[in-house]
Amino acid sequence: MGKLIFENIYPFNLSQTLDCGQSFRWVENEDGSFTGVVKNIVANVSYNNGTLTIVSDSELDDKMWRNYFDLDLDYKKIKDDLSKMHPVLAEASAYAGGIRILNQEPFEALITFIISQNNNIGRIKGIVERLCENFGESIDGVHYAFPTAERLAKLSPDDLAPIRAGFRHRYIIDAAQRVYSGEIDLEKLRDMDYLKAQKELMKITGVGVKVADCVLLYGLHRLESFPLDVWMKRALGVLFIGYKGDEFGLYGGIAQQYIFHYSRMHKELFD
DNA sequence: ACCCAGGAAATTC
DNA sequence: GAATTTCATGGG
Repeated sequence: MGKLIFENIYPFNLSQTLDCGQSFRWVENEDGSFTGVVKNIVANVSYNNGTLTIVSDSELDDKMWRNYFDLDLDYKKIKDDLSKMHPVLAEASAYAGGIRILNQEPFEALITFIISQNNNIGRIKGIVERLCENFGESIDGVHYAFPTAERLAKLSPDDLAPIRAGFRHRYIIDAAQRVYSGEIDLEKLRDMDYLKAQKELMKITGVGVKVADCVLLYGLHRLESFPLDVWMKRALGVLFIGYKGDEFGLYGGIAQQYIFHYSRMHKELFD
């Protein structure tokens, strides 16, 4: 039985953070709180007037959750700095500025963003859920932990049929095998030269530049990463003409999330 | 029926 | 080597 209370957390917005396409395992409840699984813990998270509350039947590690929601980084300062770079970024920051870049498990980020390719967010969530139900450890009979690399490494692509991820099955197995064998050490990527880390991830079949960037941003907290997906290419083409995505500096990944969320919520800009 | 989705591999030119 | 096609699956 655990409960954590973090006070005076600004800027912060729970639905922006948990439902902006960086994590695929949080479900919103009717009262506006979210329930999800991190590692082997089922938690319910709510946010009101600067106070972030996390409750669980399991014991909660203060440091781990503070890190998960990136509470020790000064987002107000970063937001102000980014806003000065470009008028549209100022607009996107004002709109989506409650987003935090989560510190997800690296292996989970790797697999979920392999699944994300040529796919839509609604369907990604379904596939990830079935992956956990079929191959993750049961926590309370309803919620499941994300499968380990070991478990997935011992499967064949056809064993993944129940999750209905199609051509991505063999990519998932390849990724799990390279991680489980130790050929790729995800933790090492935290402070490796960025391009080198990207190249390392791209040894995996099914991981190109974009998926590698997402793994580095959402799984290894490389905040300089700026993943270019279809939405971002549209946004750069229409809202940031002439920009390539590498001009937002050390916190480009945060800028990217602001722009991604802002763009997805303003589809009419791209008609 | 057609088009698209937080792309990347396989094939072709 | 650069450009195009194909790859499962499901929703609109």
